[in-house]
Amino acid sequence: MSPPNKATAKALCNHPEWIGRADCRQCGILQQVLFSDLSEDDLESILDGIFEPIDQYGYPPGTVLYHQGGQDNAAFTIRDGLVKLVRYGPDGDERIIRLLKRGDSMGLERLLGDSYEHTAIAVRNVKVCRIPLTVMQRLNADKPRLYRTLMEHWSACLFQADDHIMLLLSGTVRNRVINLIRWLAKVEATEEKGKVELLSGKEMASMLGVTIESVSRVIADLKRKKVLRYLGSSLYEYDANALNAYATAERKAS
Amino acid sequence: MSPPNKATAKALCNHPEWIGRADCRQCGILQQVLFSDLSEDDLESILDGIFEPIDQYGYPPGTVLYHQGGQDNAAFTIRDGLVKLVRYGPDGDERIIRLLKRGDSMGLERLLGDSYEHTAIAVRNVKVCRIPLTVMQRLNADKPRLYRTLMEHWSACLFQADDHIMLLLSGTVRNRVINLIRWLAKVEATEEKGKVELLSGKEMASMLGVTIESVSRVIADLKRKKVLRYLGSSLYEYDANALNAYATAERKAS
DNA sequence: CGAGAGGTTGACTTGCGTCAATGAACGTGG
DNA sequence: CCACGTTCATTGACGCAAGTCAACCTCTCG
Repeated sequence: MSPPNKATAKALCNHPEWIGRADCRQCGILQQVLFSDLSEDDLESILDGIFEPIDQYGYPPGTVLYHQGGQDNAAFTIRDGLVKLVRYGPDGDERIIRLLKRGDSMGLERLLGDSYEHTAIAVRNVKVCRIPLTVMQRLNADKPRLYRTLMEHWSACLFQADDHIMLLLSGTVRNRVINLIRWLAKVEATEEKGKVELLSGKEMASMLGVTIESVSRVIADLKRKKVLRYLGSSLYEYDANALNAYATAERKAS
Repeated sequence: MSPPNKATAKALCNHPEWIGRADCRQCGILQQVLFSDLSEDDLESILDGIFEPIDQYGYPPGTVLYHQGGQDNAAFTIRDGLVKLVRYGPDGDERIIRLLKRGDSMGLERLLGDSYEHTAIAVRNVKVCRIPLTVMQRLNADKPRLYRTLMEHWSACLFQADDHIMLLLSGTVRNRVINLIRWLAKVEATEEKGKVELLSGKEMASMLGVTIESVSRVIADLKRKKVLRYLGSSLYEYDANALNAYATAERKAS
């Protein structure tokens, strides 16, 4: 439970790091997550009674949280970071279906089916709460009100899927990339406005359904046009106005 | 309530046609729809107590069932036909986000938000049950079990959205069209196997994110290769084996 | 009969995928 | 500390799939 030093952290790379027992009563993002609709008393009485604990974990980028078809008996809430849900095509090529951010849930399909629908992989350093299915089921049985929050999470996923189709899978590569950047800029609660941390080329390509090279060319072009400025370690400073302008104006002279 | 003659039907074009009060106890597709998890007694007692009725309606192709942003206080279950959920891009171009079939629900987002997320338009002749929100809410409050079915509907939508991304918005136009045809063939409970009723070119194009011309060329080619045979009024006979073969084999000599 | 909508086809253009070479960043082992 | 391999980003040359533009056809409906 004591924080590991740097050497230890390195050794743990690609292994889950247990952070601590979750204290849902003190949860900083409680408003956004699964139990937001329960009163403090409800929560108290339930959390005291359960036998499977809700634990927090941290994972470095690239860690697989669960596999498509896997049967771990848990759903997850993201406390921090970014997680990609992927599927694999016939050739084994990875396709990013959804990108989840702080406050989103994943693995809820285990409440209904007997395995996960996607493979979940950490994109950044990620902190999650692992919620055993038994807890979910128990809560659902005792406090039907919780279902409303669950529905809201389903609906949010669906909404993102729709946006994905409209914004990230339509039009020219240029527009897709720009829309993705805008999405990332919106999602990331970076300290300062005007900065985004982009994904790897491969990841962006696999989100947008285009090639790595095409993405790279667009980014290079945006840099040349001073819409983006590279700050190091995939962090960029961006000109929001120019970005929005490009997103709407389809054609643009060099 | 008596069936209208042809002239009347014509006059009703683009207007809802009331079919009758729904008798949920006798519903032929009960297993698939929203109330499938309730016992007969539950259903009985609830349906007797409600003051807003569940009505059935029929609509001809092209009818708008509800508008994006609209606030009608109802959700719908599709008893027969095909409904497209669309959104409009900045240029007013229509994009099909989802295609709903018999047993699917639409408008469930009204349980959570204050307006519809899409515009719903009948693609074929459609029969729906209109379920007032008050009924849904009342049922949810009385019979929390119903929530499970609701979750299953959300999850099914999400699943379709994911498939949409993987199968209909990835790869060559050729593959997209073929995957769409296979989806339609699977969904349509046509009397005889081996026949599909395709959508209009515009509709297929707007589902697949490609141009009408491209779709037309692929279909023409499939006809030339005897994979499809036109039977009239957008009904086709298809060679399932050839279709599956083409779907996997990416490149094909002429 | 004419008007309009939707489908088909051809010629042309182009955006983007493919292939390949090069360079930058990083980790590993000698 | 440097040499090396690996992975990822960048850039150019090339070709093709698909978009664009336009003509023409069919079918329906008034």
